[in-house]
Amino acid sequence: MARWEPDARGRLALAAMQLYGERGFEQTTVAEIAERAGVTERTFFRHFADKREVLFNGSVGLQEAVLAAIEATPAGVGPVETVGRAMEVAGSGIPEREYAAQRAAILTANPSLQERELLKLASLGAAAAAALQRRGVDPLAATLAAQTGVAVFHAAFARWVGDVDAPPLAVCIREALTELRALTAD
Amino acid sequence: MARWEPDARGRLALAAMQLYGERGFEQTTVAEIAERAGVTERTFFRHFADKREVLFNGSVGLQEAVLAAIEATPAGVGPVETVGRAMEVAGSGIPEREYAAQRAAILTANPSLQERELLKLASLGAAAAAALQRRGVDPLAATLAAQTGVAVFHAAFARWVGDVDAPPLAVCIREALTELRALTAD
DNA sequence: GGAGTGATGACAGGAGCTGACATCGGGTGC
DNA sequence: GCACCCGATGTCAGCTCCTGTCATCACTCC
Repeated sequence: MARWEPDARGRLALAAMQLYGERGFEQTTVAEIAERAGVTERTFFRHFADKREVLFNGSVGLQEAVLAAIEATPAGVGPVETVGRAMEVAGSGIPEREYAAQRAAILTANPSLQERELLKLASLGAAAAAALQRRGVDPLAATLAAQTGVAVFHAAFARWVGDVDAPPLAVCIREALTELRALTAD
Repeated sequence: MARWEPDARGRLALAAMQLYGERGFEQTTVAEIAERAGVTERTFFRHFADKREVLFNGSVGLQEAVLAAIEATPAGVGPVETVGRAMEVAGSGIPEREYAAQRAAILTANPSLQERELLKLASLGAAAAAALQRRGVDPLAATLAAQTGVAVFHAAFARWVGDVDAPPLAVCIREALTELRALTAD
């Protein structure tokens, strides 16, 4: 069996995306994903913690990018602006809009996947808040700024994915941030 | 009605809280909860959609309170302030701090429960955004204002639960909102 | 008193997920 | 070249969550 084919993880992720798209998330079993990828069901769980996690491969990279961008922001910039800029920078690294749209379609069709997405965003927010605190921002302000930044990113990302005529993601983020400033000034 | 044993739902919720607290969420099975409540496992799932939902009994009431408060806010108040006031009003209806603290301890020990909490908050935010739109606020602004309001509520709630010396919840919410305004003004 | 209603019990079963152990293939050291 | 080790995978057994289906039982209404 020339079988220890390389990149089992990649094949599993691809197979899962295809099947989730073809017949829906709940309607596809882990056994089917594994079969299409040419591995065992057990192997699926060695690469992904659960059936949902396969859709969140990029979350680690995004979080790293955001944290690095926060570190790289000059001191003296306010916390909200710092997080906003970090989101812009990290957002620039997500150019594959087609994949994002397909993934979003799967996500919006399933509450349990939205839960996982929210957890990832909350984790991103918590990490950003910690990074802010390391730069001297007090805890409450750091939490609020980070959460606000995540909310801005989320809203902008949704707009970018859902609207074919939307500007690049970084621009969407900047515009949402500007809008937020105007709103809180009331 | 005094059918057989009344209030199966209440007994299930109580038993679940006790067991989750005693031995942890993942370590307690639905069968054990049902046994302590004196019903069948099947009956548990007739009252709660899943094992986590039993900890989110109050979410419906909270959402209703927030929506009612938004409706009751005079026109002319800005969207962020509207949501902030609604959170204050709804927060006044959550006086049982001991229960909240016990529940929070269980929640923070388990990511899957945090996922559900985040979903509830997101649902609250979406509902608030819809209510705002019904009052003439444009969609992006409504989303941002609602999300921001939820973030403020979440941060304030965490402070209130975690800090014995914290002021009443409504005050925590007002203070967090004030802090946010100062932050976004940068 | 009989029919309807709503909650529950009893049973079967699928799917997600985990632990334990065997196996295979590819390096490593000699 | 060979023995050996190690990481990735296969195999198997099993638990738990959750659902569908049907019977039952108390209670209500006519």
